[in-house]
Formats: sequence, structure tokens, C-alpha cells
Amino acid sequence: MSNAELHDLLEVCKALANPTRLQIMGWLRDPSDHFAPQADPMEEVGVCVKQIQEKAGISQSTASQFMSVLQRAGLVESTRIGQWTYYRRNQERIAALPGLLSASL
Amino acid sequence: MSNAELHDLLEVCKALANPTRLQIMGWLRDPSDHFAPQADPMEEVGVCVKQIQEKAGISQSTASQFMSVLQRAGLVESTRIGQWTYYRRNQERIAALPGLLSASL
DNA sequence: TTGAGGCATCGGAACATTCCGATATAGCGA
DNA sequence: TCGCTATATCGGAATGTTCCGATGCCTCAA
Repeated sequence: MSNAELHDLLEVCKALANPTRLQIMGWLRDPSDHFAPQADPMEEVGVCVKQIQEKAGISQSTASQFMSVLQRAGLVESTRIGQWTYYRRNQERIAALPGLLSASL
Repeated sequence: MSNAELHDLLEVCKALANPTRLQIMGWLRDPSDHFAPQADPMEEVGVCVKQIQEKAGISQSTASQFMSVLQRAGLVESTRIGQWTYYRRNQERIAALPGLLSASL
């Protein structure tokens, strides 16, 4: 129950304490089941902000902010390709969450 | 990724998205390491609100509210004995969290 | 070079959370 | 019964979150 772990877990909980952000994380698990095809392969690079915005029914600025929150919490990572920013799950970090829970909670 | 599970996970995240509440959950893991002896055995019934209040350095009303939030999220359960309300971890529910994560997140 | 599309950031209005003191209820002991 | 202690709940001020439109930057194609 180190202090750093506790802080990490807190940031994760804060990031997920919003219904839309929680939903987005679920959609990103199987991107091709939830989003339309795009310029680059979503299974590799992730999904662009515009698609997430449309799917979630939120404004462009809110979508961008939400993805930043999820990224700062370590739950997603991003790749910039041309004019698009693709977001995908940080699977290593997510896989480590149960351990973080049992260590800190 | 049922809707009910998603809602449960959201409530858990909201409950834990506060540094003091997160800390309290940790303290309740090994109560006798963090709280002074009390009228009833804390390993069985849990810890009374007053002790949590003092340990966390918050007001009585805030302590009571915080424990209600944790209880509504299913993270703790309570027993009333005489003039005390003892709170303890809902270990079954907590043990189910990793599964809830992998199912909903 | 210019215009259009995608994204990030800023500023702010609406809403929610935090956290307190005051007050109400109930158990306990004198 | 009366006062003391523990807890819950109420009302509200301060603070944080949510979410938007406006704006600016960057990339691509014409």
C-alpha cells in the first residue's frame, strides 16, 4: 500500500468516475465492433477522436478532454498520425489494475 | 459488459475517487494496525465512526457521510451495536471487483 | 498558398462534490 | 429522568467537475 500506488489508483478511479469515460473504455476493447472503419487500422493504432465524439454524442472539445483524462490516468495511450490522434487501451496498465486494487485498496 | 455491472462499477469508482475514502478502505483492511481498541472486537464487527473520524482528521458529519457513500457503493457493511455503528469491509464484494473490471472495463 | 478537416486548449456557465457546523435521534449510565 | 456520547441528517459555502462554443495550431489536398 505504497503512497505512489495509492495515488495512481485514485487517479484511475477519478478518470473512471464518469459514465461516458467508462463507456469509452469499454468501446475501445473491441474497436471494430463499435466504430466505423477509418484511415488507419484501429486494432493497431486505436480510434480517432472524431469517432469517439460521434459515438458518445459529445462535443469535440469534450471528447478531446476526456481522452486526455484517461491518458493522464494511464488507461489509454495515443499515436498521432497525420491529422489524426488515435487512442487505444493501455492494456498492460489495465491488466495491472487488479493487482493495484489488491495492493492498495 | 451488462448495464447493471457498468453502473455498479461506476458507483464504486465514484466512491473511491476521493483520497480520504480510499485511505479509509485501506485502514479497514487491518483495523487493529490502524485503530485503537474499542468496546467491541473490530476484527469481527468493524470500526466505529468516531475512530475513523479521528484517524482521518475530518469532522463527525463528514465521516458519517463518507461511510454512507462507501456503503451505498457496496464496499463496506455496517452493524449497529448500542450507540456505535461499526463499519467493516464487504470482502466478498471487494474480491469480486477484479472480475467486475474485466467484465465491464 | 489557400482552404478544409481534425485536434487541443481556453474561458466560462451549470452542476456536483466536499466538508463543515448546527440540529435531531437514540443508547447508556448515574 | 437527565445528561453524555455516538451517530445521522440538514443546510450551505467553498471547491471541483462537466461540458460547451470559440479560437488557434497543424496536416493534407487542391
